[in-house]
Amino acid sequence: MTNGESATRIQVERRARILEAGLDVFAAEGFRGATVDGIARAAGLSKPNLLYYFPTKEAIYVALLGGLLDMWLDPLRALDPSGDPLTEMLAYIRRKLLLARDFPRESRLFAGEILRGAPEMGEMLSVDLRELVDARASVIARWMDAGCLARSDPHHLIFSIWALTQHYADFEVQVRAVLGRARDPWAEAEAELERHFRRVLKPDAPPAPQDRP
Amino acid sequence: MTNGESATRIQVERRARILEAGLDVFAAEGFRGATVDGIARAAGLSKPNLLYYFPTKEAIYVALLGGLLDMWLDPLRALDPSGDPLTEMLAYIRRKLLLARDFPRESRLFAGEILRGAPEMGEMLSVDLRELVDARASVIARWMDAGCLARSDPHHLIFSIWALTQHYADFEVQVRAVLGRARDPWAEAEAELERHFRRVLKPDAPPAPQDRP
DNA sequence: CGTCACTTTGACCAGACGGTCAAATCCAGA
DNA sequence: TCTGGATTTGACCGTCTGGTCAAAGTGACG
Repeated sequence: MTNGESATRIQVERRARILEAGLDVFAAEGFRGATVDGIARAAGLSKPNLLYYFPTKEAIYVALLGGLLDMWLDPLRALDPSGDPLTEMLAYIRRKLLLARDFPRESRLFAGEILRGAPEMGEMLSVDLRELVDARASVIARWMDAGCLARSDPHHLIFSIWALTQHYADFEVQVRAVLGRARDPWAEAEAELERHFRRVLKPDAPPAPQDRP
Repeated sequence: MTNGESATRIQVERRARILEAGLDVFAAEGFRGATVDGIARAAGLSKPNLLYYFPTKEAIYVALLGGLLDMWLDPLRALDPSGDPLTEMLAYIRRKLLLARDFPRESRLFAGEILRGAPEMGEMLSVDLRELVDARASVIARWMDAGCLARSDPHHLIFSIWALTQHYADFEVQVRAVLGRARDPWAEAEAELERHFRRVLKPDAPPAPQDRP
């Protein structure tokens, strides 16, 4: 198997294992708190061996972040401008919540990066993220203009969706501490968020002024 | 000035300076990222001198957290069970948002601690925090029963308030990246949050069935 | 002025950490 | 079986970090 230009089967497998381990450790300890030794141990490799696949600790971190933003924005990207507005929005909210539920490590890694001021992500945020959000915000604005959704600022509406969904992943300890052991945060969140956003999104005055003769 | 039992004027002043500096550094770099030297420099002291006032780095951190939770819960504590429900809730939301706006370092410090699983705060969360939230949640539940507020789960309603208000402080870089430089996140947030929660809180059916003869 | 508790500091230490390197091991293909 | 690149590793290095310590400085009060 002469290596034409890129990865050996082992390289592919090892890199994946390292990223998986890195996600675990970075999400739990943060960038500064994570140690190369710790990641290597979690990946079942020796430290020098890990450094054979990624030159630095930072390289692992940025590799993770790179793949992350895409995944994180997928639900928003999937918002269909030609669908039914309320259905589309509620589906987006649900997708986002399930993403946070099923990938809490990714959510926390992302949150940690932003909390620290996004030193490794600044560019992505103000370019890729902003473009996508602006595009979707204008779709939402159109829906509001058409009277299909209650009027509000689309950007802040999106923020509210992010804030609420990620809260359950990023602040899970707090949520659990408050709710106690008997309750199921995620199941409740799913129901409550739908109720919450139905209220927020439902247009208040039905846009039919002349059907009461 | 023989020291009867507690602090010298210098001790008071130095401890305060150290906590202030610690807040700065911990909020920006996280617990692991912060260095004793860094905090000492920010406080204008030498490292051993700082360690003369606080025995360890952790001691500074927990001292900060201790004072923090109280401050952080004040707006919720101030919720008046005998006030007008909608007014009280909107006032609470506004207080919480202004707190996040005026004390973003505190907000981020808190967020970082929770993100990491609240290793130094577990107790406080599941005791003090939980008690207060349970108490206020039952007040809110009573308001809902009386038809003064739309029905929903009070705990999750509180979560939604926390999530939305703190989002603007903790994820400020992201918010700014998306909104661009021309817009003022905090001013907009104030207006949007009021609109948002008016919708969420306003009871849907006015509880007066017999005043249309 | 002398005392004594309070305060400050330079020098130092042990451990942890990110990263390097040369040597060893593995393994697919000839 | 031999070969050469891919892979793995133990030993090592310089730096950083949390924390210690003995000694020096400071100032209020007798």
